[in-house]
Amino acid sequence: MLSPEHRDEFERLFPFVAQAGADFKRDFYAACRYLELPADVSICDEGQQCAQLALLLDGVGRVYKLSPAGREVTLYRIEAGEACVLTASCIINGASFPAMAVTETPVRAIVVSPQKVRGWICAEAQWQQFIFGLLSHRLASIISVVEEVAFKRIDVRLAEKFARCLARGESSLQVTHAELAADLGSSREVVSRILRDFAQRGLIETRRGSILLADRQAIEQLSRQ
Amino acid sequence: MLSPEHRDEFERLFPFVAQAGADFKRDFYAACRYLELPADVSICDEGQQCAQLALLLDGVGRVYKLSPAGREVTLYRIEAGEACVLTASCIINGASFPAMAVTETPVRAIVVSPQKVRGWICAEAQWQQFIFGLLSHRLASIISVVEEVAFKRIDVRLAEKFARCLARGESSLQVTHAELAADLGSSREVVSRILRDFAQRGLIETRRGSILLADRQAIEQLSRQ
DNA sequence: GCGCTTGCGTGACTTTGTCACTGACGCGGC
DNA sequence: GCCGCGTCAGTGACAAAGTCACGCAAGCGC
Repeated sequence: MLSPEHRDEFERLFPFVAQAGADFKRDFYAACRYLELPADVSICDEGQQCAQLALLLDGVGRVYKLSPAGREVTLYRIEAGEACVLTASCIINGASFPAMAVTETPVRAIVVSPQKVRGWICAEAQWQQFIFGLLSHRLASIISVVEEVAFKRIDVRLAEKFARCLARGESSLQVTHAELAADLGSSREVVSRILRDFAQRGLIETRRGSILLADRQAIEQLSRQ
Repeated sequence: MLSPEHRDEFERLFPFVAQAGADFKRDFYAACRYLELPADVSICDEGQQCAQLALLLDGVGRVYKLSPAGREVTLYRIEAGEACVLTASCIINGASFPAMAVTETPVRAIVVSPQKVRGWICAEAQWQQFIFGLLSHRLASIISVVEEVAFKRIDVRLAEKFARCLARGESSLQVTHAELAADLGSSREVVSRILRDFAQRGLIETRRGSILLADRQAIEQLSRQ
């Protein structure tokens, strides 16, 4: 059962509930739970069954693949107003989770049981639309991950990442080289070498655990290949 | 409107229609069309709107990404009893097709208009389930493509491909090195080098345009990394 | 200050991708 | 038969990326 404050916050981020009928709304709020998680905790591991579907109010989750050798690629991130599609997908076809999920920041979320997720898909048009949108958008986003990994050079992908930060108005980022490598599906040494290059060419300045984006022009140019 | 023979064939491959109500069945068969395509024709190009959803009766389609430099990775194949999810996904959220699709063999299919695809999702539980299954299975399959491309060595991926052929009882395959490269998202020269290696070690014999799988044991061992 | 952990730099080597060629095979036309 | 041409495959040289095995140093707790 959800408190009124959480309901308001939730409906701002997930308008589909407000648009649904009163019956569904009552049922929905009766069935879901509020949850808080600290940063850097595991949400779901490879091979597990999904215990619940989380709709994020706040914070960032990261879903990634882990290789036997210990390398990573992030498949996608989940932010406020989104839900983890892979969880939804697993719940729908009863499969086990094919990746890893962790919180990157503290996370506040509304969680729903697998039974309800499945039940509402059959019964509620708004919920159905919501889940469909989730699946089909994520499909497209993961295809672009394939494209990046298969075709693009790592320096360009790093520059793209920096350019996205600049576009959000951030002129530095608090990440280690190892975290960048895990994000791109590369290795720490390769990222370090490219960043040293960037720094020598004046694109960035590196600090322990953070990177200053110095030359906006050059970064954006490189990010366009 | 669909002929009775095609209906029977269709229902064997797509049982969800038979399980749906009589109204839907009538509507469905009235609305869909039978289609034949030769091998190696383009079905949909990057950026196009999807004109229809195809449910395959026979043959194989390939959906792949093409890089500006001309390299390819295949995202997935569609065979009898399946439909192209990306098409479904694009139709659902009105997006343009983010990849390329071609027929690899002659293809026979039943096609449905985008309007009907969308309409039935709201109205018909069986159709809904079918499309959901499509989306969520494909999501998982594309994630495994990311995994392969990001983590696995090309010799292992080639061996996996050969092992899958062996598992189907095929002891040779009719492909060029360039086709293998396009499939894996690599380049022809790399594939050629590795195949020369395989041949020297006795795993395969190479002919112009085909490959004989000679040492089953060794191929299967390598395919397990 | 001492020891630890974490983050980063480096050199040597392997694997993969790219470029620019070359040769070799197979088919149709003459 | 043999010529020409398109397709397929091999090669050497080099660039980019991944791996391995280090070493060093900045920050933290004690």
